[in-house]
Amino acid sequence: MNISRASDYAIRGLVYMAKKPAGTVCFVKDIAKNTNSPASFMSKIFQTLAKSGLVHSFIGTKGGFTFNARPEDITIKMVVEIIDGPVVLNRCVVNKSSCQDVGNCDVHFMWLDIQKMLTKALSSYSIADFAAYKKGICDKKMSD
Amino acid sequence: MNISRASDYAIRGLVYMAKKPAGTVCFVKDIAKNTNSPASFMSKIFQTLAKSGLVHSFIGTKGGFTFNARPEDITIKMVVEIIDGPVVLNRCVVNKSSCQDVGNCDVHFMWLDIQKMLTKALSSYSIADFAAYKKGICDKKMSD
DNA sequence: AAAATACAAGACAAATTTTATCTTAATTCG
DNA sequence: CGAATTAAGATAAAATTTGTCTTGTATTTT
Repeated sequence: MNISRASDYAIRGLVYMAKKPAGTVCFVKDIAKNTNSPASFMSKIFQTLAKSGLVHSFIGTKGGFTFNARPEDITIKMVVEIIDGPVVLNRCVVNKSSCQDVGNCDVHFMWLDIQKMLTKALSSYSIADFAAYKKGICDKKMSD
Repeated sequence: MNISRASDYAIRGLVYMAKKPAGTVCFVKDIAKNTNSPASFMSKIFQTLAKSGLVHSFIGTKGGFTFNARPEDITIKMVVEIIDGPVVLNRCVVNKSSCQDVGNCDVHFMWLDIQKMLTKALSSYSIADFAAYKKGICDKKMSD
């Protein structure tokens, strides 16, 4: 019951980028170094992020990655789902009606409900929030 | 980002038990058959549940498992944590203050907050809820 | 007492997923 | 051209999950 290391790296990488002036082109090498992650792995991860359209990649000597969306529009849920795949708490709850025997399955609707709460939580924070946050400085109201 | 098959089996097994009259002693063999799970695996799972004190085990000819707590007092979070271990969304959020560099870490407090919402969701349902639920019959108000 | 039944415990193993690494391209800049 | 950087995909090591199997222990029945 956790996000993968890859998602953690992805978020840390995006947060690192979000702290730079908008439009800054970042090298994977730098992103990796500043997030304590293996460069080759981070490279793979950013490839996936680029393919999803979240960031833009530039090949070549002055290449690198930039945001393709505003950091405040990129939710944690989006990143996690791009890297780890859809958030599905239990195999019987792929989406609203994919359980083999919905209506007969004891646990389907409960998991669906719990899953909704989780995705809501994951959607409540953006990369910008993560980038801006320092204890006591963040204006975001944390849940009680 | 999901619970393990083992936790799914555990919950289904407990829900099966919860539908029987209180105090009924159940065999792993029956529990497994009625939840479409491998008996030997379910046996392992119930061993763990017994060790945790959630259920009571009896050895011998008339042996089996009974609840050691009321199904309405057993939350989904309890079961998941017994089987899968503590719910920790990200490695830097083991508990309130275990991140290596809290205060310096960009993501610690955000994940802590998201994790709180998840554990709250997991605590909002009990085995009794799962056992009682049928679409439209459950009196539990689902989240919107 | 012996036999049958059911859980306990732990070793073992197969399958899957995660976490990478490496190599070979393709592209861009100077 | 040559250096720098990402793209893509094959490969592989490590960890986790998902089981199985065997042996032992306790209980009940005969």
